[in-house]
Parts: sequence; structure tokens; C-alpha cells
Amino acid sequence: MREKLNDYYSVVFEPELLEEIIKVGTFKKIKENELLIDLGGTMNAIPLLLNGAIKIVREDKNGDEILLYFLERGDTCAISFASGFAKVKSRIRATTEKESEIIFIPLEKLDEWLIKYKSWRNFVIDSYNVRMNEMMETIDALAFMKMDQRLYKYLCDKALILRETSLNTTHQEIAYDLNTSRVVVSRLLKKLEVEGKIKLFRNRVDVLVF
DNA sequence: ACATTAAGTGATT
DNA sequence: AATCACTTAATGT
Repeated sequence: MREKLNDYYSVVFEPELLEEIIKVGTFKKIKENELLIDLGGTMNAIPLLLNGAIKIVREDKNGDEILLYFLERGDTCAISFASGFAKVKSRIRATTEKESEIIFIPLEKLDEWLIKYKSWRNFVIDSYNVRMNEMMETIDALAFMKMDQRLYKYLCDKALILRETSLNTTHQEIAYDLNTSRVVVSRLLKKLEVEGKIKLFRNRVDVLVF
């Protein structure tokens, strides 16, 4: 656990904080496609993502979902801070996109570390910033981009986060993430393939050009 | 061989 | 861009 933590976080946290994280945090390895937190659930810990990828999805009461953003190594779910402080219910759903290793920090440490460690404070503020920007990008995409552009952006983002140009997914799953229908996704994917940007297979899409 | 699931397509709104 | 209705292709039992 120590080495894995150091891998990424040794540059962002001071040594004493790293020690504390190791002491109070719980390390977990989570398989692909596991539900981390569902709508209405409460957070009982702050996740620090060591590696892997997590998908954050918003869902309305009809069950329509829309992808907000992906988390990767070094990220944490900023929303979890808010949920953590206010102990409010989660308004998002988080699932692992691939096998991930995560350290969970107990909620009580949140306040304490904010005062105690400058690097922790920076980390929290920074995370908020990064997430906010990601969110804005998503809003822009939603508001101004056509479906075909959104689809292509989605594929590129996903390939980047997973560090894998070969995406194992179905048209239907993509449609859920973008909140559209499978038929539309199929047609647009076909178009992208003709343009030479991607290659299609059953249960798989290869991104050729970024 | 049959059922199930994923993907492709024309027509309509 | 969504929906319907249907076809074709791939995969599991």
C-alpha cells in the first residue's frame, strides 16, 4: 500500500500526511464494473484513487442517466467532500470502469487534516477546481455540441482515461452514458468508422484517431 | 439446433 | 435526433 500511495501522492502530500493516510486509510482493490456509491447512498469515506478509473453518473428519477466525468489516478470525487461534510445523500452514482485500487479515508479526518496539513487543503481545493472544470466541459458538450461530436469526445475521453484505445463496450452502454438511443449511437459510430476515426467490432470499439 | 443479444437499416415524425 | 419495426450477425446453451 505504501509504495502504491507514493507512486502518485508522494509529490502532492507531505511525508507526515502520507504516514497518517497509511495509518487510518483502508486499501481496497475493486473489480471492474462495481458499484461504489449509488443514488441516495451516503458517503462514509473519501476515496483516493491510486489507479484504475471510475465513472461518475447523474441519474434522474425516471432512470435516465448522463455521464458527468471520469476519475483517474490521483483524483478523488470532489462531490464526496461535500457529501462528507454535510453528510447529505449522494446525488450521483459511481462505478468502476476497470479494476481500481483505492484508499478510503474516514470522514472524521477531513476537518482535522484541513487544518493540520497545507497539502491536504490544496488537494481538496484543487480537486474542486478540476472537477468544476470537467463539469463545465460536460455542460458545454451537452449544450452546444451535436451528438456526433459528443460521441467522439466520449470515446476519446474514455480511451484516454483507460489508457486503452480498444474499448470493450456495446452501443447500448454508450447510449446510456450519453442519454440517447442505441440506434442513434449505432448510426453515428458507423459514420465515424467511415471517416476512419474508429473501427467497429462486436462488443468493442477501437479509437484510431484522437 | 435454438434462443438470446448486439448491431445494422429504412421509414416516419 | 428519436422511435418503430424489422433484419442480420454473433454468441451462448
